[in-house]
Order: sequence, then C-alpha cells, then structure tokens
Amino acid sequence: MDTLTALNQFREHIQTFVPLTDTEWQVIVPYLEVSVLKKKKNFVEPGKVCNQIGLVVKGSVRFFHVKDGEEITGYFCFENEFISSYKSFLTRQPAINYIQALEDSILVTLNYNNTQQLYADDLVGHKMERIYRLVAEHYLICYEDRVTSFITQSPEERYNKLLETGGEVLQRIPQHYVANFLGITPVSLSRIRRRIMKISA
Amino acid sequence: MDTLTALNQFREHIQTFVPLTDTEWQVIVPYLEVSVLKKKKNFVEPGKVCNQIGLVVKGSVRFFHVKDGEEITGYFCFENEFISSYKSFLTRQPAINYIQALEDSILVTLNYNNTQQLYADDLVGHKMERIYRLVAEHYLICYEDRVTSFITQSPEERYNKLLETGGEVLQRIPQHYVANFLGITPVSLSRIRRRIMKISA
DNA sequence: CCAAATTCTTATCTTAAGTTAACGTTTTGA
DNA sequence: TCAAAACGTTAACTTAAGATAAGAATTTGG
Repeated sequence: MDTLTALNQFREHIQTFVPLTDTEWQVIVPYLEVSVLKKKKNFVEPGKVCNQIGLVVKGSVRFFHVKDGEEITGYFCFENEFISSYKSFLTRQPAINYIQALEDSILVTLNYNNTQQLYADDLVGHKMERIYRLVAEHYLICYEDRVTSFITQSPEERYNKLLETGGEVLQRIPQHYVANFLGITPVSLSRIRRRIMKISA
Repeated sequence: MDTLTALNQFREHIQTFVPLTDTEWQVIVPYLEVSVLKKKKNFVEPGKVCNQIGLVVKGSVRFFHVKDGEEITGYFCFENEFISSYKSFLTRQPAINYIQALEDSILVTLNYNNTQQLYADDLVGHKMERIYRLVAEHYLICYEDRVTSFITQSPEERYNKLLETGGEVLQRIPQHYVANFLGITPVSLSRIRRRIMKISA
C-alpha cells in the first residue's frame, strides 16, 4: 500500500462521521504521517510518552501491559480503528503499556504538536475538535461497555458475548490474548470453551 | 443553592480547562438548565433515552445496573463531575442503567438538542466542541484506568488502590456499593477488609 | 421514638478460577 | 528444513470468590 492510498483511506474513514471538503483536506494532509509498523514492533512502550494517535489502515495491533513478567492484553485494533495510549497522549505522562503490531501494519498518524496546531487552525480547527470529540466519544462508549461487562457478567458470559459479536477478534487473535482480554487465564478460557462445546454438542 | 450560584459553579468548573469570555458565556447560559434531583430519584432509567449531560454542582449520584433483580453499581460521581449515560446520550438508544441521586443533589444540565445547537453556533461552536472533547477524553482516561485495573489487578489490589486514592468514595458510599464497583460481592469485600486489618494490626 | 429496613460481618458450603506442569500440535525463524 | 518456540488442551491441586443464611449494629422513616 502506498502513501497516497493510506492517506485516502484515512480521509474516507473520517468522512464516515464528519464530511470534509477538498480545501479542508488539503489543510490537514501536511500534518499527517504514514508509517509502517512491522509485526512485533512497538507503537507505544512503557516509560515513553505516547506522542501519536494513529489510524490502522492495514494490519492489526495489540495493546498490553507487562506485570510480573507476564503480558496482559487489554484490547486489539484492526483496520479503521484509532490507536493511542490516550492517557499518555493526553496528559503527556509516560505510558505504562505497549501497543504492538500483531501483523505487518500501516498507520496514518497525527502527532501531539500537529494535533494542537490543527485544533488552533482557523479553517479546520472546529472540525478537528469535532472529529476527535467523536473519536473520544466512540472509545468512551467502547470502554463503558467493557466496564459494564466486567461488573455485570461472568467470564463465561463475556466469552459468549464475544462469540456473538466479536468474530474478527476470535479469528485473527491467538486464544491466550483473548483470555486476558476477557480478564481470565488461557487455561480458564480453555475450560470455558470445553464447557460450551459439550453443551452445543 | 440558587440557580445563579449553580450556573456560576458550572462556569467556574468549565473554566478550569477552557477559558470563557463573558460574551461566550452569555451565549451558552440560555441553553443550560438547573435541576434538583432528590435522593433516590433517577436521572437516567433503563428503557428511556438519556437526553442530558449533567454536571453535579452539589450532592452525589450513583450509576448502576439491575441484573436478576440485583443492583450492580458501576461508579459514583460527586461535585464537579459530569454525568450521563453516554452511550444512550450519544447514540440516542435507550439506556440500560440507572443514574440515581445518593443525596439531594443539584445538577446543571444540557440536553441533546441544545448541545447540537451549541456545536453549530458560530460564536461558541468551536469552543463547545473543545469542551466536550476534553470531557470525553477525561472520562476515556478514567475508563482506561478502570479497565486496566480489571485485567491487571486482583480484587484485593483494586481495593488497596482505592484506599490510597479514592478517599471520598470510601467515606461517602455504602460498602456494598463499593464492592460491586470493584467487581466483587459485598461478602468478598468484607473478607478482603478483614485480611487487610489483620496485616496492618 | 420505635419498628422496619439496611448494612456489615461472619460462617458454611459450593463453585469456579488460578497455578503448575505435562503433552501433542502448530508455527516460526535461523 | 529442522530445531526451538509458541500454542492449546488437559489434569491435579490450591486458592479465592460466589451463594446463602444468620445475627448484630446502625440507619431510616413514619
């Protein structure tokens, strides 16, 4: 995928929720960067400030923590999803997590300074605020659902829900990542899967 | 507390993260409403679309779900915090939760239509987008932390962290609400408390 | 002011998840 | 291509949490 295709895909994605004129797009483009993130390479690392918000235009990434030497997966992102260690990006504090490519991936990124400049721009500032308001609101809803599932559902219920709705995650992601995404161990997920198989068999 | 005091407190709070000129404030004020929410009264109910974002200027509220006849508490909000069932507010779908006053409370609210009108206003639209972008980002960070705690910490670790940082919640809130905020049962929290007492004794 | 409801703790029992380890299979990369 | 690493399942054991119930202390509302 070339740079132009990546940028166009970024524009297309933005336009699914905020229309952009060609004039506005021409203002925004110079602030964007296209970058390749090879499998296993980090977009964010603990101890470093996350300086970008990226849109995955190709590939997939995994967000995870390391605790007691163990990797604990928070979530995954696929094509047309924004990634960032938001807390770090927004507060300018060092991140406490990794964001790492699961496959060779292509990202369109906007760094912190450029973001602030675009917010301050007379022509596109209002629209950029809107875009990133909507992005934040979108992920706010995702997290709201996630927290709800943790307090109202058992691990088995969470897995069943994922079976219904999260097809992509389950097909593209190793099971032990899915397990700690669900808040459980791989062993435990394996047991849940067996239980479900027996019921449906 | 009278209406004027409530509105001024709203303005003061907004100005902690976005400055407002008097002119801008005069544009915004007519869209705001001040409302009293008596203890145990609902700000949001399942099945109804949440039509407001509110700022708690006095009192406190509790966000909870009802599952199998049981109330499961998601979180609490105190003075100078925004409340809404964001998913419902943003998507215009019926809410699936309650938001209920824990004490007699006063809220400054902005309803959905007024929010959209303010976003579209030439004078304050840009700033309103910014304000609600920052609000969404703030709560996004809160939820990010919350999810992180669920996947990386045990209930006991979560409670210890709450002891360190969440003084207000622990002083003003019945323990069984805190328990399901932590994702555990009241009985389980009681056991954790005993364990901690023994260690520190 | 007092009865009813709520809250918290404790105990018992049950159930589910964590831990560790072993084993076969698949994937990876040198 | 082939050895090493990663992955998923299973088993045995340990640990912690859920469910239920009872009882004491506190709070609430009429």
